[in-house]
Amino acid sequence: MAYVTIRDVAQRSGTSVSTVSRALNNRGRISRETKALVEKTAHELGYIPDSRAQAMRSTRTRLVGLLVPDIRNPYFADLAYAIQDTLFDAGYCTSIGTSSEDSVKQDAYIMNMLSQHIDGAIIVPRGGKSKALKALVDISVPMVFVDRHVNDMPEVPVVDSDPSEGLLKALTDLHSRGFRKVGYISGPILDSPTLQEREYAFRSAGRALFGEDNLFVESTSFGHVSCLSVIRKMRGSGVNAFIFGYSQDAVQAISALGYQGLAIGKDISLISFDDLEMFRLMTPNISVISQQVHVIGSLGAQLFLDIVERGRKAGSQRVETVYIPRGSVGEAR
Amino acid sequence: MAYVTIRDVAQRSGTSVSTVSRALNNRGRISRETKALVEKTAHELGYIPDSRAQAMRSTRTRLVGLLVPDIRNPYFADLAYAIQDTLFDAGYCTSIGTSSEDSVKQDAYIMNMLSQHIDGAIIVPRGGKSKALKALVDISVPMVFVDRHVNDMPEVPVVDSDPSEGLLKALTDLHSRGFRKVGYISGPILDSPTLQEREYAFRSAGRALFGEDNLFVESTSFGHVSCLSVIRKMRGSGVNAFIFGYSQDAVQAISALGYQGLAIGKDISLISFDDLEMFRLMTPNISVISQQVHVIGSLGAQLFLDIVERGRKAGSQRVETVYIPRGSVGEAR
DNA sequence: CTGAAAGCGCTTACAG
DNA sequence: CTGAAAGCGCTTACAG
Repeated sequence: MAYVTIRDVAQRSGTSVSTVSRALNNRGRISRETKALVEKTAHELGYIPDSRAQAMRSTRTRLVGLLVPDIRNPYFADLAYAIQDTLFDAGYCTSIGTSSEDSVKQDAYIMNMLSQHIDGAIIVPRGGKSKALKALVDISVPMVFVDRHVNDMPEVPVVDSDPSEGLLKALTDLHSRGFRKVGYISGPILDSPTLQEREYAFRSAGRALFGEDNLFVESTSFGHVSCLSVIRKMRGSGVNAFIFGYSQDAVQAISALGYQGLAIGKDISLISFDDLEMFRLMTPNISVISQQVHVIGSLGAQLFLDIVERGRKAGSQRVETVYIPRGSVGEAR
Repeated sequence: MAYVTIRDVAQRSGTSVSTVSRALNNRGRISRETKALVEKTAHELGYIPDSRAQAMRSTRTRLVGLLVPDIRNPYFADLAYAIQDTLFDAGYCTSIGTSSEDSVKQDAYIMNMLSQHIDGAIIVPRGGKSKALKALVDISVPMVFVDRHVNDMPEVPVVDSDPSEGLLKALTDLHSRGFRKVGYISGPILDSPTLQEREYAFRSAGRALFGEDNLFVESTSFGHVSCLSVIRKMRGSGVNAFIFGYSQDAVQAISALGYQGLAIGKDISLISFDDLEMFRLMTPNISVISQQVHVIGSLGAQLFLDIVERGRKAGSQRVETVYIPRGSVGEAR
C-alpha cells in the first residue's frame, strides 16, 4: 500500500505542492512548461489524487448514495443500472446499498453514507419517516425518492410510475380484439401502494370500456390464494383475457397454463406489468405494460443533478407506463 | 449542509477535541462521567463522525470496491448481494460498480475506487491484465477475483465454480431414470471460458455414463442457430433429455415447448444450469445445476477479509455445483 | 484522566 | 507565474 502523494510529485518535479495542485486542476495562472512537467511527472509516478483529502477541502465528494430494497429484484437492478449510468456520465460515483426491505438496515446504510459525506442520496424508501431519513433532511442533503414515496415527507421530490396510460392502452387493445370480459390479478397488494394504485387504475379504465360487471379482480395477497385457482375460477365465468399487476404471478401462470395444454395467445390472452427480459424470450412473446424503468432511473438522476449542480429544487414527476403489444394477446372467439 | 463536528461536541460538553475522540472510540483512559457526558452531547447534537477524516489518519477506509460486469444479470445481482451482505456484517461498506463488460469503464471505475483509497477490491474481471488492474497490484491493494480469472495474474486468488460435480449428479439421475441419450445445449460458448468448461465437463462425465455416441452437443454461439431447431434435430435422433449450459436458452426452450404442446417432465425432460428464481416458479419446477452463487459470493468476501484483516494470502478456491432434481425430469419411456 | 499539538493529503487565498 | 501557510475533521503520541 504505497500511494504516491502530491508532495512526491512536487519533489520529483522540483516544484511546490501548490503548483502541482494548480497544474493538475487547471486553476489559477500557470506556465505552459511547468504544467507539462508536472503532468508528466505525475503520470510517471502513477499519482492518483486522494479524493477524500480533496473532498475535505472542497465539501464536495462527487459520491452519491443509492439505496434500493433488493438488488436481486430485476426491476431494481434495472433502475440502479440506469441511475448509475446517468450519474457516472455526470462525473459522480454511485454507491449502491441494499435495505433488504428492512428499516433498520436502511437506516444503518444511510448513516454510513452520511459519514462519507455523500453529495446526495437517491432512495427507494421503505416504511415511514425514519430517523436516518430525518437526519438527511436535517443536514439538508440533496435527495430524491424513486419508485415510492414517504407519506410525511412532501419536501422530497419523487419520481414514480403512473400505471393509467399503459393500462388504458392495454384494455383498449383487448376490447378492440373482441374481448368483453377482463380478469385482473393484482398480486400481493396488501403492503404495496404501487400494486394498489395499479388495481385502482385498472378499475377506472376498465369500467369505462367494459362496464363494472365485466371486470373480475382478485389479489393474491394471501398465501392460500393461488394465482392458478383464481384464473380457473375466472375462466369459469367466461373470462379469457387477463392482466397481471405483478409479474411474478404472470411467470407462474404462463408455465402452468402451457403445462395444462392451453395455448397462450390463442386459448387465452394475457398481459403483464413489467417488461422483463424473460417475457421477450418466451414463446409467444408476452405483451407487457412497461414502467419504462430506464426512464424513471435517468429522470431520477437528472432531478438529483438539478438539485446538486443547479440548486434547483425540482418537483415530483410521474413517468407514463407504455403498453407493448406482443404475441400473447390474440383474438377473442 | 451543516455537519456537526467533533469540535462542536467538545465545546458543547466543555471538554477538548481529543477527549471527545477518546470517549467515542473507547481508546485510552477516560473517566466514566466524561465518557457519558460526551456520548450524551454527541447524540443530542446528532454528531456523525466524518469517515473521510478518520480514514485519512488511520489509512483504513472500511470501503471495498465491488466490480461486476452487469448488475442487471440475475447471477451477478445474487453474487453482489451475497458479497455485500457478508462484508456489511464485517463492518465494511461495499461500493458496487458496473463495468458493462467494457474494459475502459472497468478501468475508470477502478481508478475512481483507488482515489477513494478503498481497503480492497473484489472483481469479476473482464479481458486481460489492464492498466488499472495492474495499478491495483502495484499499490498492493488486497484483491480477489470472483467467477472469472485473468490469465497473467496468478497472484490474485480466484473463487469460481466447478461444473463437474453437479453435471455428474444430473447425468446419473437421467441415466437411472432410463435415458440412454442426452442432449447438451451449450449456449454462446465462443467468448466464455465458463461455458466452455461446462461443455467440456459434460463431455467427460457423459462419456463414462452414456458412451461417446449417445452424447449430442451443440452450441448456440451463432445467431442463426436457434436453440429450438437444435432441440428438434436432436429429438429426431431419439434424444428426450436435455441439459442447458446457459439458462437463457432454457427459458426460451421451456415456453416454446409448452406452446408446441409438449409436456415438460413427461414428453421431454430437461435440466438447466443456474438456480434462477423463475425456475422455481414454473410448472413443473425446473431441475437445475446450481452454482451456489451465494456460497461463491460469501466465500469470495471471506477470502478478502482473510487478506485484509489477517494478512493471510489465501489460495484460490472452487465451489462445487449442486444438482437439484425437480419436476422437469421424468422417466424415460 | 485530560488537553495542546502535530499531521494525514489536499486546496485556496495571500504574498511575492 | 510560483511558493509558504492555513485549515478541512479527525487521531494519536506527548506532556502535564
